[in-house]
Amino acid sequence: MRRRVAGVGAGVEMHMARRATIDDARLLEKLGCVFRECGYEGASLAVLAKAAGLQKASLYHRFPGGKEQMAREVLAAAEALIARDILMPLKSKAPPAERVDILVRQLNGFYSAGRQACLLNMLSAAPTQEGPFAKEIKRAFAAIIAALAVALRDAGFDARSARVRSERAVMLLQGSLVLCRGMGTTRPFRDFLKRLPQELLAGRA
Amino acid sequence: MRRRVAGVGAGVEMHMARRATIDDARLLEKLGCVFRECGYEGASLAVLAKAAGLQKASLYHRFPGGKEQMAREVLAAAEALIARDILMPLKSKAPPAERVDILVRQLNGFYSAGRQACLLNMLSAAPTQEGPFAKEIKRAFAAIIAALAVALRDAGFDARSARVRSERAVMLLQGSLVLCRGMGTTRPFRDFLKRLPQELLAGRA
DNA sequence: GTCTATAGGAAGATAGAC
DNA sequence: GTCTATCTTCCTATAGAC
Repeated sequence: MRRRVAGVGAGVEMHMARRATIDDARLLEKLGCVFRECGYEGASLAVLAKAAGLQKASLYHRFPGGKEQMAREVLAAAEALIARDILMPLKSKAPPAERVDILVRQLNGFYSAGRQACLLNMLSAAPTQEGPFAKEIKRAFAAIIAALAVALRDAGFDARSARVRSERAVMLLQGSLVLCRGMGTTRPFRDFLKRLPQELLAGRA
Repeated sequence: MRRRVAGVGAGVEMHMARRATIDDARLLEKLGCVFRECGYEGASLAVLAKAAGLQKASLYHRFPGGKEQMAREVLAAAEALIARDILMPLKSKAPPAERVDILVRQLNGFYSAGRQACLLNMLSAAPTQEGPFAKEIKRAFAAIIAALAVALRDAGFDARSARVRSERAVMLLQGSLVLCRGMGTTRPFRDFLKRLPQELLAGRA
């Protein structure tokens, strides 16, 4: 449907690209929800289109590469969001305890208090199958672990302890989300968040 | 193809049910591998049939309920295996440290040293979608956590600590497997197993 | 940029011979 | 019990009007 802007001379907007009914950021967010809920195989074009409020053909117009491109861009957007809201605070100059508090808040929002699964888990394929996103997923995990380790080194841990602790924290995060899905409750994630500061910083030098 | 047994009178075996080319246990194991690798949606009948060494129609003969029945029976078999090889040892009369050692060995075999994902994770659906196996998965998680807690109570922990620790161990297990898939290495799982005895028993009363 | 309509193929599932 | 052949439905993807 063609839209007209009141007061604007007819014909002017016809030479401009028509406005999308949903902007890219919002679209990627809607698609991301589907991929996080259903995984890559489970996310059919029909479901994706319904979530976006668009027809399948409209999705193909905006993602000529089809479902794979959608997932790829969703993943890239998630990486950017993680970099800004999680990695950057972790590597800031603030006191480590404060960085961890920020981390807790950001994680809580990022995973909707345990109601949303992790994209990295849902888009992972078996190593033997070498999924289309293996490189991005590996990079994202490595970046999170590295940023956490930076904060822990700043908190006084040696390089090895910092790395072990940050890996363990990521395991607990992922495991808590798996448990939330499996048990049908957000409690494991909430408990994880409550204990995370202790888990990271207790016993520091 | 009809098989003849040398030395047996012709016609005798014709009245008996023809032998399956793959017995139920082996079949469920093959199908289980596919579900663990690909998840429920990703496990197509074509892939399942190829893994089983059968045609699709043969699978339907043995699982009239189709793919859902296959996954359900695979899950039930896994539950039985867990009960026998993991829960029972955890609830035995042996010293807690010894039970944990057995646990480590069994987990290592069960997950092929980190090469195989967890069926409970791969068959989980979002709580909002109420997947077909929600009840079984929840029950399996609860059973593992409860059995671990029994061993920890016997090790001297109070009920609450035992529960917290056992839940955390399951989170670490699941998280390590997620990380293995995501990073394309079995190291997180192997590290998890190495640290598991400490993780469970350190600081006991 | 979005839509309706449809092509082309893979998916789950069944029929019937052997 | 297993097979080949087939059915139907769903899925990914494209064509073309507006």
